[in-house]
Amino acid sequence: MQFPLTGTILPRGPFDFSRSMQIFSGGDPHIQNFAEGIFWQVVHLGTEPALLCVRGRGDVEAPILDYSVLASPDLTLVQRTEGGRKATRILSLDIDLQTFYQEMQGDPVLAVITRRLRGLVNPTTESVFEALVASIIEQQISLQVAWSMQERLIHTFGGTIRIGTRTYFAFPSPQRLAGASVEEVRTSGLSHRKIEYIQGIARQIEEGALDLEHLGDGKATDEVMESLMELRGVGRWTAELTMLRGMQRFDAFPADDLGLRRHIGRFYRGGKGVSADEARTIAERWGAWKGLAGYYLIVADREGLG
DNA sequence: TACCAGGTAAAAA
DNA sequence: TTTTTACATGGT
Repeated sequence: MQFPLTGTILPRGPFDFSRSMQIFSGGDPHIQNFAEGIFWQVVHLGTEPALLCVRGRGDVEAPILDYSVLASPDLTLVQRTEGGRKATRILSLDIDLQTFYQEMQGDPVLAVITRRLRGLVNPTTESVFEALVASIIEQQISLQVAWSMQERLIHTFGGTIRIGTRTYFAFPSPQRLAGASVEEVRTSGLSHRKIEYIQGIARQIEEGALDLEHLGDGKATDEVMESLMELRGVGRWTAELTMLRGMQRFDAFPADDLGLRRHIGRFYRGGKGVSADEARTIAERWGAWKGLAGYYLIVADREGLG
């Protein structure tokens, strides 16, 4: 039996809830989803899993978000109020889109795209660990394959919470992944190599030798990248993707990314492919916002703009 | 069937 | 120092 705790958030506009959550539609509803105007996923309050649900009303310029947290009754009130902060992080409500849009005015392509996608943000993972593991899984293989492996990993090792007749899965903790056998993890389809990487990182966290969640505190983005790249299995691409998805470092820019290079080629080189170096050169004009600018290009392509 | 897909580390050259 | 190779799975 769960008790709901509800609250309302008034984010600074612009913020387009349904456009930003679109990336979750079609996902596994037992893990994380956006359907019929409601976003939900399992979050941790303290160490206890709870189900966070968010619905948007108002409009893009004056958004209103209603959330509820379904959790076990023995959670303290303090733990319960953590739900609002989790929602703020996951929905990336602190992004200063106004400044981003102002600084994109000098770029004719992004000036148009940011108008068309006004209020769009890239959501943030609940933990840095989740962003890092997901990025490692996505190395080299197609996103479709990677997502299917990740769903299996979550179903196998994620903590669960039962709401009514339905079971929801959280992203696995470092401790749980560190303690699993290689053969167990293999059932999710991951290569031995990636299992080595992921369990290696999970074990360092378990032993207290690595504090991923605070690894970026007080550091410049370049320094964070260097720290991440010291981890076995983490190259430049993985570090940059992790910073974008899990650390709200919008100046990180994964120029080596094949997909991102395709999008840049389409908008800036008449459809021709661009090298990683060319992508980096083009991205320089977006300054501290190059990562978010890249995200806008991806979504713009997906929505058939340009 | 063969090849590629939002890379990385280790071996080989 | 630069180039090649193994890796896992699903779609084409």
